[in-house]
Amino acid sequence: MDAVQGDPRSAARPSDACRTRVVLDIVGDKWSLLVVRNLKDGPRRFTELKRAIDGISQRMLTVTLRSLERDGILTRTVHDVMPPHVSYELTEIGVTLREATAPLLEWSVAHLARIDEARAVYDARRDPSMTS
Amino acid sequence: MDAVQGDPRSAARPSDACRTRVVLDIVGDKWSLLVVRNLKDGPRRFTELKRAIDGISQRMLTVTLRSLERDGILTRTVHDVMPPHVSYELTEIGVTLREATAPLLEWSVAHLARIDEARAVYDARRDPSMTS
DNA sequence: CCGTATCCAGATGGATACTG
DNA sequence: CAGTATCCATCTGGATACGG
Repeated sequence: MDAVQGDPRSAARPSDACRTRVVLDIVGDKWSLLVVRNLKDGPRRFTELKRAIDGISQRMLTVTLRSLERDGILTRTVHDVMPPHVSYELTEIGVTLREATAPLLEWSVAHLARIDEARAVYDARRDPSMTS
Repeated sequence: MDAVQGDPRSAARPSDACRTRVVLDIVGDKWSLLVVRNLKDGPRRFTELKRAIDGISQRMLTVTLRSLERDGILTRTVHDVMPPHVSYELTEIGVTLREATAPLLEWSVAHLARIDEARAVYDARRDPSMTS
C-alpha cells in the first residue's frame, strides 16, 4: 500500500498491476471479448448476439452487455416498437478496444499449434500414461 | 457442435470462440499477465517475482508459473546449489505473447480515465444516492 | 529457497422459470 | 423480444501449515 522502497530494478510498480487489472476487469471474463468481436460490423440485436455466440446463456449475455455498457464500451438502444427491439453498438472507445485486442487474437492463431504441442509435451512428462 | 448452416453474415463461427478462448485460458486469470510482464527484462527467481508482484501468494505464484510453463510461455530452470535456486525466463513464444499484449496495456493507460468516468455516470443513473 | 497440501470464502456462470 | 429472478454447481484464489 505504501510507496515502493528498495532497488528500483525490480520490475513492477503498483501502477503496473493496476493497468493489467483494468483490462482484465473488462475483457478477462468468459464472454466479453466474444461480444466485442461480434459487434465489429455494426449494431446487433440481443437475439442476433445470442445466436451468434455459441453456448452463451441469456443471463450471461445480459450480464456481459451490462458490464460493457457500464464501462462505456458499447451503447444500448431501445427502439420502442412492437415487438420490443434493442440494439447494441460499439462506442468509439469500444472500437479502439477491439483494435487493441486484435494482436492478441492474431497471436493465438499463430501460436495455437505450438501451445497445444507444449501442453502435450508437459503433460506427457507428468502423466506418461504408463502402466504402474 | 455440427457445422454452421444458415446465413454466414452472422459474425462468429465456432473457431472465433476458440481463438479467444485460447488467449483467455493463458492470460485471462488474475496473475499471468503480471508474471509475463515481470519477466520482460530477463530471468527472474521465484522470490524476486514474489516480491515484485504485490499481493500474490506463494501458492498462486506457483500455480501461475506452472500454467505458463505448461503452455510453453516460460521455462523453469533449477540450479542445483545450496540454497536451492530456480529461475524463470520467457521463451521465444513468451516474448511474442508479451509483445502482443502491449497494445492492450497501452489501451488501458490511454482510456482509464474515460472508463472511470463512464462507470461513474452509469452508476449515478442506477444508484442516485437519493433519499427514498 | 521453493515449493506442496489442505481448507475454505467468494466469485463466476449455467439451468430454469417467469415478466413487460 | 428482451430481459429478470432464483437456485445451485463449479472454479478461483487466499490463508495457513508443512516438506525437500
